[in-house]
Amino acid sequence: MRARPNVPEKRNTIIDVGRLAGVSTKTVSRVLNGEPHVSEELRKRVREAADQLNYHPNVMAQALVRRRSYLVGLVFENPSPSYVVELQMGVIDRLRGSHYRLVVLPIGSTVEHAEEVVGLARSAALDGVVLAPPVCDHPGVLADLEKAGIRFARIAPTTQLEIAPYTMLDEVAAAKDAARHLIALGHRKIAIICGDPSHAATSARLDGYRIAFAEGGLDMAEAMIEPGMFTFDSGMEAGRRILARRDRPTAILAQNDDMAVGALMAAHEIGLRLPDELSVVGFDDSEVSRITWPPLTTIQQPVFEMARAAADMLVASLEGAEHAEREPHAHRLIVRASAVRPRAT
Amino acid sequence: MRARPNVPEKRNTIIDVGRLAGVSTKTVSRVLNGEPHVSEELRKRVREAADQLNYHPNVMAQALVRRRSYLVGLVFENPSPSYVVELQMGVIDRLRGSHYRLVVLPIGSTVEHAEEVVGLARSAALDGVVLAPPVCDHPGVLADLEKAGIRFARIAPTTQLEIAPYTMLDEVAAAKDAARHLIALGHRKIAIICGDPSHAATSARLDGYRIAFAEGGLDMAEAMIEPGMFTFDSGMEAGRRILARRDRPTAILAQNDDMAVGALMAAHEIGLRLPDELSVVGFDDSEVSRITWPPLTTIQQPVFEMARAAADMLVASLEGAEHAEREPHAHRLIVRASAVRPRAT
DNA sequence: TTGAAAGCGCTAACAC
DNA sequence: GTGTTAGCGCTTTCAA
Repeated sequence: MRARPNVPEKRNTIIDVGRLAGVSTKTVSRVLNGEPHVSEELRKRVREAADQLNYHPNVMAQALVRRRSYLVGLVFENPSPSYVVELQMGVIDRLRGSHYRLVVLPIGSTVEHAEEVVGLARSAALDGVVLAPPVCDHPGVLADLEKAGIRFARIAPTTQLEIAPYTMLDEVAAAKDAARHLIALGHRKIAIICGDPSHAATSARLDGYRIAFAEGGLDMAEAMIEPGMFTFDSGMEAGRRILARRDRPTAILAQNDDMAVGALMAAHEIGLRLPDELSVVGFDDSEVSRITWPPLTTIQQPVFEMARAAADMLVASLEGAEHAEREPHAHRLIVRASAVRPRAT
Repeated sequence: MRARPNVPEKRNTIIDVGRLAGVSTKTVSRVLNGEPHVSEELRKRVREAADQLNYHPNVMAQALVRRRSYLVGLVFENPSPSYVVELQMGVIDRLRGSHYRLVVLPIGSTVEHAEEVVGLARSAALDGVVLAPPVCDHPGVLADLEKAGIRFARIAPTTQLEIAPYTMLDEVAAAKDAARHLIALGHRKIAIICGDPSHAATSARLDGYRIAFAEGGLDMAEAMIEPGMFTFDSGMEAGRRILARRDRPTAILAQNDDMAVGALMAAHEIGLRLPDELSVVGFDDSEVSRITWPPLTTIQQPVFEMARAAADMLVASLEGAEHAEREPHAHRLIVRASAVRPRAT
């Protein structure tokens, strides 16, 4: 194609509108920004002139003088597509109708390392960022953001809970509910698949399991805990290891849905009849949990709502408006078909 | 929290750098933008001064005077999270390292209707947009973008192929390959689950199936074609209808993976042994295709690569650089476990 | 090779 | 109520 640099045609400016309406630029500005102290008469003239000239304010000029870009970033590192999309949709839902736009900053794509987040936020002139787990707990990122004076709100952080607004989720209680469900069904031999050990959620969820096990008089043997990385593949491998044991457990607790689905796959591979021969409970209520066979019993995290709430806090903070410093969100056990009573032995 | 509007601390400007280095602002600008005609001596002094002051150019000021926002939008409407994330990652992969940032514009969230895309693009001061299917075929959107002088590149469009750069995918050939695979396995009674009838891909894929059926001497009976909407739920319902027929087909061709997985679910529900009693072939090679049971035989669309290529074309166009006007991308049949020879009857 | 001065399009002070 | 003026921080003539 012919090389033609991007030179948009001349757009009408506030001066053109002012000239057509026979008023000063400041008056135009006042009308367009809905400020008071303008007569109805002029208001109308300005509006008509703007319409007639198909006038649209130059956002860049506004940004320069207001010292705001109206750009908000979303920083995430999660490999699960449905989680990512939920996050984004939550933030966007809050932003729509406002002047703010969402810039996505996936760690590992846009930025190689979490440390670069701040540099990128500054060079992209972001007004603020929403941090999803686990970046929301990265001490270096938090310190740099503070130092650079970039506002942020966090989704379910677990550390430094005094520095910025955030949404809360009781991971321990949620994991406890997942484990309790299996125990209540009658399971006594339950294996666990852990998530990425560098994520705070991993140990929190393990704590929740531990409490439920203790309540139920079960022993949480080290040998029954398999490592994983929150990915489908890691879950499948952990599942294979678990199912290869001599005394196969009757149930598996996976720390997220992707790994739970991996465990299901491992069970299918060896021809187990599901859910009768193996119960599985996940965590996240992600998109995949509905579509696997059997459909996954799991814990619903209100990801959309938390993302929305975090965006709301961030915007309020940017606008200088009153806002909550922290906002609790409730989890919920979603019972589907993947967990049933153990077969009578 | 106390209401504190966003007033970032004073940042150093190009003037400060010039003062410290003892040169004019223009010289600083030249050095920082890598322009020629500056002595090494001054170059060095300016660089040091900039470092010392921790200077970062004000993107908004640059944007104003260059008449560029360095913001690129991605418009999509697809309900499948893995597809959406693939798209985004492809675009971001091209954008990283450049000045450009990605603003996400999901139709149905950011904008209610496709018609609003242009207004949003303008009010967000986007330099250009990448259009994913099916918006890339929306005549109103295309016309408005052209009129507004907003550059765009498209991913696998099917109409108005002369107006802007795009990546191509031969949907007909891809669908043909999917159908051929089932026929080669020996299937003679094959049901079809169609996608959203308003998407161009739906009829293109049906055409591909039809060609393969004709080649194989099979009759593509109207009665064997079930409507769907590209969603899991629609696929499951179509699957239920298909499996309830008196002469149950031995295989199902679904026009995307989400629907294929829905069909699998319908089969599981009635206790069919898979894949022996029912073969299923999807389309997309989306994330879910790997994790279902049985893993899905499907057609791989190079979504990431196409998104990347479209972003590349758009950026090249914005920069006035030479670029391809269209770029073909190859599909590929991914053989997994969901399609096997029909049971001997 | 370097710099002075004039904007980019808008809003904020401050007169009127 | 309304207009005048001076910037925001940068790039761009154009002259030196």
